[in-house]
Amino acid sequence: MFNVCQSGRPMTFPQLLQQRVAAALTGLGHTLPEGFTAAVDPAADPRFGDYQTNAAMVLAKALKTNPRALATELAGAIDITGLSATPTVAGPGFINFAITAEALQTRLDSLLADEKLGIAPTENPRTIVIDFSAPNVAKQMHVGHIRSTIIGDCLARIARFVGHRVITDNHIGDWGTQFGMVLYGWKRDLNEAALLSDPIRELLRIYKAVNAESKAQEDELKAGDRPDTPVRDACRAELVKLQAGDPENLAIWRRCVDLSLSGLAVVYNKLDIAFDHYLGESFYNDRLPSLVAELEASGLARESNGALCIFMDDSPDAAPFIIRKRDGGYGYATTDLATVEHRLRVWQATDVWYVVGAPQAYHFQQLFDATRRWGLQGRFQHIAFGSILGPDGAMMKTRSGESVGLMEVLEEAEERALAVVEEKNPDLTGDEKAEIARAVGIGAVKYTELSQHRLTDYKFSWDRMLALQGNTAPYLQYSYVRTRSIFRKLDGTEPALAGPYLITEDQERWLALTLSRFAEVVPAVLEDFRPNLLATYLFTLAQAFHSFFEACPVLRAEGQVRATRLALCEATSRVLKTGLGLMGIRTTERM
RNA sequence: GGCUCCAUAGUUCAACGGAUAGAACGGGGGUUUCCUAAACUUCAAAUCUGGGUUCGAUUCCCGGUGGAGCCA
Repeated sequence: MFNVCQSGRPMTFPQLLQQRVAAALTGLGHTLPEGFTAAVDPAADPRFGDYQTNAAMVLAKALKTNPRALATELAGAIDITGLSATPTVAGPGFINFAITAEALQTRLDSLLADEKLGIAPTENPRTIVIDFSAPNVAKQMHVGHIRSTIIGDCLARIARFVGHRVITDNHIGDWGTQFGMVLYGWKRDLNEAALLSDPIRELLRIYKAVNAESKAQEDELKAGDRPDTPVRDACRAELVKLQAGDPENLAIWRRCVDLSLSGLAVVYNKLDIAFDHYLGESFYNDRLPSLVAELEASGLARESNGALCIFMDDSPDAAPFIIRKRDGGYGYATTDLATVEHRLRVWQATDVWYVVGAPQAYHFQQLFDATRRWGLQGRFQHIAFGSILGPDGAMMKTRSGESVGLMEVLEEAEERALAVVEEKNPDLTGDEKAEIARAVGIGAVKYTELSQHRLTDYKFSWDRMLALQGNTAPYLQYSYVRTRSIFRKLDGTEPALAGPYLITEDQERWLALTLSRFAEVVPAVLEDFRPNLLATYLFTLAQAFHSFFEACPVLRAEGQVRATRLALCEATSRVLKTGLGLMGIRTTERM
């Protein structure tokens, strides 16, 4: 009945409708303008119908005819057999479609038979390296890292789900200038006992102490109260020794990295996030001198004010990409070039996605420009996101230490969730409560990030980050729990799923339609890297389910009505679990 | 100084150039002998400002105002 795609799955309702609208236009003898597609979208308001097209209005403009008349003519010519009720024309020339109950019933059946829930694998599979999280060694992961980590993980899961080959790479900051300070502080006043009991905290203490001292001296220098900055100079000296391969400094550095990685593992474990690779900055050290030499020899880079620079192709007056500093050192620019080279040549990536904050936009513009002119081919994406602001509305500064630790947020999230479980469901076992608290607490934090537009800046707030009411993960998780609860109550002898189905009630209809839209939404997330589309969709689905649940008794119904409602519950259950899973959020059977 | 991003109910967020701008929280009303009330239902409440393009602008363009960021 429905046209199918390559994988044998039925096309989505908008795809089918679009096909038929296009066929009708051709049948009417209209020559379509270049680039015209008969786009079909969900209707703005359910009162108008389920889907709408404004093709007649767009086309009427190009053909200089009356849109309303064209819409009427077109509506009459569309073959909607097995798909929609007779299309209606409304407003200036919208054509509205109402999917028939039969089509929804058939769709429900195919959804339940498909482990991918209607999502066709991409026809153009790519090899995508996703660069996200990227914390710095010897520093604490704070809330500022949360967006990259959670958004990156979600995009990786979705890209895999739709059939891309995905390589996740945590580009750890393990070779930055902060090591000068850490080394200096380590040698001067490391507390071994403290290092053993809480390594990250001790490293952070050293770093902060040295940083504060160095900064104070710099301020005094500026104010003319002091002729030199001995701490800063000593730190630089330590850094130079490290980079020159000094065995003692290398050993300390190695230990710092190892300690930090084990600290990070705890956080990632709590977050349920794993990486295929942890190739930090240091991995590329050996490549940097030859890379710079190549770029210089090829003429792409040239000297300017003692530094070796790549100037932007299209705007040569703009700030250049500095690949070797005046003092001979290498910065992020050089490391990033070596990194992208590795990803393209060794991993054979076709795409590289960088999930990094919006302030880095210019850096990536430079990086992509330089990479292309170097001759490396690939699709590069800076997937930017907005900043988490402090209470004053300005960005939180790591160095001043005012930002909140990520682990602290996750632990508080679990505690708050646990308190709610204790209150709502005291009879559960301790293990169950802990499992629920984890799913709900961590889920709430992830959902907060994923449910809003990634470019939005927001002020950090505990209550916002850890909210458990309203448009939050637990609302969705609770819908899932309700579906599972119904199936626990079946006696075990009756088949849970048995068509043919019969949809009659409004709430059933709306739920079935919403379920079918999962296949429309998931691929759309990757069009503009917008996880909030999936979050919004799942929230709509949960709302549809709760309304259905209140209005349509399942277990007290009989025959075909009961079978249909069970099928709707099962489909909701699977879509919610899968959809939440794509966001890295767990579900539990009870809560 | 140059460039980039942002501005929507009291608050926090949505809205491929489409119809009467949609939610959540908070506020007001209602729903529990019935599959988990972490739920449902209902009411009030918003596009910073001035132009432009368009049949149609929260969305695109230009100028203000206000906020954030990047670069030197």
